[in-house]
Amino acid sequence: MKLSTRSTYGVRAMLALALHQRPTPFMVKEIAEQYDLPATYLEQLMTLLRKAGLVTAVRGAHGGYILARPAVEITLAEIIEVLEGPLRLADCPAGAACCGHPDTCALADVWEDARRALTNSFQQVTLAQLAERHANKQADAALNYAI
Amino acid sequence: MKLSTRSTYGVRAMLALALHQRPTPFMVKEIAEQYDLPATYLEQLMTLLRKAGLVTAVRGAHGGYILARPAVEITLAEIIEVLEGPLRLADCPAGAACCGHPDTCALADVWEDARRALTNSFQQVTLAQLAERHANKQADAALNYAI
DNA sequence: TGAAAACAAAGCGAAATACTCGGATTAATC
DNA sequence: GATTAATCCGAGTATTTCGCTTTGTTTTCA
Repeated sequence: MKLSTRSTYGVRAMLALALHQRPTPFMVKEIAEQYDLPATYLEQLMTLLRKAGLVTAVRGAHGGYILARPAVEITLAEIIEVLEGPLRLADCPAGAACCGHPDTCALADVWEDARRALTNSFQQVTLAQLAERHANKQADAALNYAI
Repeated sequence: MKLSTRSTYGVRAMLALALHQRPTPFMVKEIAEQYDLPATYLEQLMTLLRKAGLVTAVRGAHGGYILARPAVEITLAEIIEVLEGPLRLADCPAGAACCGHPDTCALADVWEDARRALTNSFQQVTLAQLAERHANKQADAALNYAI
């Protein structure tokens, strides 16, 4: 019951892109080094994110990736669903003897509620918010260090 | 990002116990048959639930399991945490270069929020509620069938 | 005493996860 | 144009986790 590394790597990489202020694309190798992620693996993930329309690739020399949309318009839910698949927590065994009939299965509602709660939690966080929080925390840390 | 079968089997078995009205213990083999679960595997899970204090075992012939507490006092969150482990969705790589320092990691908050949302969702459902919903749905289904 | 149940620990095959590798494509630069 | 630097793509692989079985022990009722 953990998110796979795909999701967490992906989110971190997307955060990296959001924090990367320059207009030039950010290349996988750089992201991987700065955020300590396996480069070739991250490459795969970036391709998935591109196919999902979350990032845009710039091919060839001096290429890399940029966010396909403003960071304000990208939620963690999107990123995670692309890399993790739908967040269904359990499939009620349709036709199996879970409780005779799918429509009498009280559990289906429970799993659905949980899915909604989880999805909602991730939908409320945009990349922009995350980047801001990150910046704030870093500033705080620097301040404490100075004292 | 699914719950393991352990959790779902466990929840179903616990629901079985809640629905099992007779005062005699309900044995694993019966539960397994009625709810179509692998018997020997379920045996393991029941042992875990017992160690966690959710069920009481009656050993020897004519033994089996009964709920250790009234169904109204057992939440799905308890059952799931026993069988699934804590619902932490990701561990922020402490010390690793996630974002320099753990305390500057904005992501930790996100994962923690998600965990809370999920846990809360499961905490709100007791076995008693589940049993009631189940009974209602069954009654509805029977009614529709009669019509 | 024998049968029936929970208990315990180990083992095991299949599937998923987390990668790596080799080469093909694309594009900027010399 | 050649070179180089990047993404793209498909296949391959090692490791872990999952789901379940097996074997045997202990407990208790009849």
